[in-house]
Amino acid sequence: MSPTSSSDVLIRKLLSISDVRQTDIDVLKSIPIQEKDFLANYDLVREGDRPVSSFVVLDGLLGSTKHTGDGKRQITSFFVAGDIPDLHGLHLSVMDCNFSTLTPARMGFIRHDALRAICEQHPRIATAFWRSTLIDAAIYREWVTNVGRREAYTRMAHILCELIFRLRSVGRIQDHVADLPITQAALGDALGLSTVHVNRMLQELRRRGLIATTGSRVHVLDWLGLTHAGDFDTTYLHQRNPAV
Amino acid sequence: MSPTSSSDVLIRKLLSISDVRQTDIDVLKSIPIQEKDFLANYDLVREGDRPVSSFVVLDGLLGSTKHTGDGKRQITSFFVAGDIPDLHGLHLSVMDCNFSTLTPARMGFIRHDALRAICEQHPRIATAFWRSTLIDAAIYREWVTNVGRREAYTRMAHILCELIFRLRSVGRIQDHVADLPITQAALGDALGLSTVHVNRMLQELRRRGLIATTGSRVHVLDWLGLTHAGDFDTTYLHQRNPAV
DNA sequence: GCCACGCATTAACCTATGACATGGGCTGTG
DNA sequence: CACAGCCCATGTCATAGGTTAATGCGTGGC
Repeated sequence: MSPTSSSDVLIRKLLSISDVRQTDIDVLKSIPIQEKDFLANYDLVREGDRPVSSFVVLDGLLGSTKHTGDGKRQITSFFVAGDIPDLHGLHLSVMDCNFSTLTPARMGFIRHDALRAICEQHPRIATAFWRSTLIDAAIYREWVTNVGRREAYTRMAHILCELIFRLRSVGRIQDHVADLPITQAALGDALGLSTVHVNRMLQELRRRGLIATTGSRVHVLDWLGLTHAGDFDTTYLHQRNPAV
Repeated sequence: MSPTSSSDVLIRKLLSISDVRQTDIDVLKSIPIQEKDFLANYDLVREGDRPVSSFVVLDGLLGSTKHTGDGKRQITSFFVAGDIPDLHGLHLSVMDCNFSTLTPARMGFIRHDALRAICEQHPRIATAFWRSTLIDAAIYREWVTNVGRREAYTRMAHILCELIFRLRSVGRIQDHVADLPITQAALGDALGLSTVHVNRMLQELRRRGLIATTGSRVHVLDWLGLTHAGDFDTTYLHQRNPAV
């Protein structure tokens, strides 16, 4: 269906963060992956679940979310094509967060027993997976900082930088234009802001000529300006082979 | 010096989160650990460093911290006795955060090459370490939620619950009293609040009879009330063997 | 072609929290 | 003892961001 197979998406991701060799790639290609499509706003996994498989994002945008006692939602991280959001489920039996689609999305499911078997026999792949979960953690750290200590405007710019950088590094951006059918409410849940204030901040970014939007397309007019506005430094993303 | 050796602190921690066996314990006991004391407010590791060893907290309180471009500090997580804060350094060569003592503290340093060798030869220990980093990530997720979507009062109560729960699970609490010589400024940096507001919220907690403080000692008067006030649920800490 | 619905936008108003300034109480030190 | 350095406490004022509600707009269903 898609021009690249689901293993290719996964392999491309692991290559971009880790040193996997040809033999590992062959192993990865042999993993059985079951593809499935979802609408936006669907909970793939819920807090308290004990899943028996993980999934790789093949297309679309996913969020790890949590809910407070009084029902407010916080998105704690985004996941784009190639990411394996709930890889931690492999070693943490009970889920402590939900994974919800933020846009229509396609996932590839991989059974935990298959993953465990591969990790046991191919330590380099195990390390690559471990490293993937460590990068997730680094992103969470950055988000704590973003939400805790940056002002709304900076926060908004920062999250856009992260999203765009990550989409670009998996080849999902053409000519500085990203297709991001994400609602302002979802952005608010990621930033700890109200939708109204998200709207205000987006307007400010447009007014200052950093971005333009047409429908769900976000056009970055001034990448350098956006990174400055967002206090954005890519270190925390731990991209190893950005050329891939 | 201390009644327990530095390996014991580490082993106790791994037992509390994972299934390590006697043979693993023997291996862990043989790891060379170099102990060292630090004053409060000392940076053990800085953003950009490429450390060659990790460390286990033997005593005191540590924080993983980040700084925004305009110099504000965010503490993204606490670490108590038994925790290995920068274990991720094993697979992420460049540090994306600092690790600073928040109280006087004692650390035990373990060289990365020693850790790597052990992980290769003892997959169950490797899994335990991986699991430890996954729990750190779960805590980061909770903190994003705490800072992003909870009000100052709830946030304050939540962080106290977490700290006290974690201290208790490593036996550092007697009779509901915790010795926490942490400044209100540091609490503010953890909560994304000003010190003034931290002070207000602590007073509110005292006024409502949930806690009492004498000097650096925090006395929990009403644990259940505090967990309710803090919207606190222990799931995200993934404690496996709480009895240990 | 009309309606319903979800989403973006705007405006008016309100409040939780920040900023700043001050005083007071420890603790270590010369 | 006097002094300096911290840290906690308190009051006042300022504001970033929340809340609510109304409007409009595009899209898909019928």
